[in-house]
Amino acid sequence: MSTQLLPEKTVERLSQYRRVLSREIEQGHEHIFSHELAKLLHITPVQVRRDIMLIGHSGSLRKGYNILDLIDMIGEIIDCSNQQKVAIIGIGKLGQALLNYLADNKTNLVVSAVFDNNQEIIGTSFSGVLCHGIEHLKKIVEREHITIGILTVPPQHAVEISKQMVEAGILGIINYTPVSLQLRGAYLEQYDVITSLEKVAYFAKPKNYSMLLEMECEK
Amino acid sequence: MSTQLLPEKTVERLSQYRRVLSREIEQGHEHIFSHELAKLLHITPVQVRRDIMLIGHSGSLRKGYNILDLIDMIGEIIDCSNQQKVAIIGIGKLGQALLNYLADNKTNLVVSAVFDNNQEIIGTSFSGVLCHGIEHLKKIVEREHITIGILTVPPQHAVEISKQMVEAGILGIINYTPVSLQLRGAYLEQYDVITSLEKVAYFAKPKNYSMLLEMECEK
DNA sequence: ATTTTCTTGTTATTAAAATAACAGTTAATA
DNA sequence: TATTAACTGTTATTTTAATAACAAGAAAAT
Ligand SMILES: NC(=O)c1ccc[n+]([C@@H]2O[C@H](COP(=O)([O-])OP(=O)(O)OC[C@H]3O[C@@H](n4cnc5c(N)ncnc54)[C@H](O)[C@@H]3O)[C@@H](O)[C@H]2O)c1
Ligand SMILES: NC(=O)c1ccc[n+]([C@@H]2O[C@H](COP(=O)([O-])OP(=O)(O)OC[C@H]3O[C@@H](n4cnc5c(N)ncnc54)[C@H](O)[C@@H]3O)[C@@H](O)[C@H]2O)c1
Repeated sequence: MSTQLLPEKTVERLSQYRRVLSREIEQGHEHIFSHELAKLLHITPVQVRRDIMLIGHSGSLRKGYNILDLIDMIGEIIDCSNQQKVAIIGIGKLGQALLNYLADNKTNLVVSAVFDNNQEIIGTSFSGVLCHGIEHLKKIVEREHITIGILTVPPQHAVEISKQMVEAGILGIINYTPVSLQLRGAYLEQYDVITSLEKVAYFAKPKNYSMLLEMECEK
Repeated sequence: MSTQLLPEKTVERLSQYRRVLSREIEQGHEHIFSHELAKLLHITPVQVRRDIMLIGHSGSLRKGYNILDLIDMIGEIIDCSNQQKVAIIGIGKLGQALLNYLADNKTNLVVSAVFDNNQEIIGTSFSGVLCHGIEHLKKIVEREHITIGILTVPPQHAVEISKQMVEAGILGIINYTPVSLQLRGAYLEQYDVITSLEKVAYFAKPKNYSMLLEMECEK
């Protein structure tokens, strides 16, 4: 295992490599070339090889990469040996959709608790995961050794609840509320549909899109 | 209006500037300094000023930026004068959650149609938006001048439906299926929760997170 | 009036990411 | 056994994004 942090983008791609590699295994393939893996994700073979170099893995020269080995290696880097546990905080429309998706797609990250403050749903299960009252956050996060949190509460509660999450011992948070957070004590990732959509709107405008195409042609 | 494309990250931040600026207007503020705007998003004042410079807007030296002017300017850049229309394709759990969110938060991008292939829901409305059969995609996209599409169909249909979207005249697509797409003819943005979550898992690992903190201290 | 303070706008520098270039190696082929 | 073809692994270069540095101008203070 390396002593250096991997670039963000490399980590993102590793996650994608693993997903498509699992499918390759299911199809009975044992090895894969960098250009094959690249094609599956519409990126360049060089980028694949560089990423794999960065994680300190090697392929064999005429057979390519051993798929199972590579999956294991990525697993060690991203998920650790003992799989990390995830909680969803605020199990409304978005929280339920995400939970459902995560439950359907087996990953090494398992959602092992969800939290809400709505008395009517506390005690019930969503996709097989029990919903706890938000007041038990710390207790359960500690007991279950949950390290990752998905924040999907209404915006007005985002700041307060995110602090409680860190306080409870959560180490990484993905924030789906449209509220800009600043946390000390946990790694934070932010995502908002509207920002994404407006970015698409900008680059999809005919004038802008054609400029993009021109730039690609020049290369 | 500029003849040069803006950097991706700048466009993303413009979207966020606009959101928080709207809130400032509601609170009766007329002007804002770069350091105030920066604080609201937890970024640096320099980045704010640089972004605003790139869009060709100016503030006044002792009063800061006129908020309404800035909102208008960002609107022209991102949404164009005539607001762009959005369609959601595949109105299942995720599609509904997104639609609900977009309907609640008034933006210049308006969802004006949703599509599905499930007979039971075609003809019904979600958050006030009518669901059409997927076979009418092209007809309605053309008629309504829809330019942006949100793709939330099951993964196995992603490739085929995305082609139909481009064929129908959609110029920008945000793809929430975990399938890597390659399109010619439309700007494409990809987002997947699992990739995001695994990235968080990597950087939240105690050893990695402490390396991150160290790097920040050095600066 | 003159100085000081605070702010913007812009250029210069550094850092991160992607791409390109190419050396090196193995297996197949002649 | 030499030669070629087809890969990987690594370093160098370029591009993109973030940060720093600082000149210049308006208002406030003296
Ligand atoms: N970023 C995005 O892309 C995106 C997309 C859709 C929604 N959202 C945001 O995600 C959040 C959730 O959206 P939604 O549509 O699921 O809303 P929702 O109202 O359906 O769900 C919110 C849930 O949080 C619970 N809740 C409220 N206060 C709480 C508290 N203090 N502690 C714990 N739980 C609490 C509610 O009971 C509810 O179940 C909102 O902030 C919304 O703006 C973001
Ligand atoms: N990327 C992410 O972050 C993320 C998160 C959750 C789900 N997802 C993905 O988003 C997609 C939707 O997820 P979901 O949980 O809403 O699934 P879902 O099954 O609830 O919804 C899918 C919808 O698409 C409709 N559909 C099926 N085939 C269609 C076709 N050919 N044309 C039009 N509509 C069709 C279905 O009738 C259904 O309403 C899936 O691909 C899922 O993997 C992605």
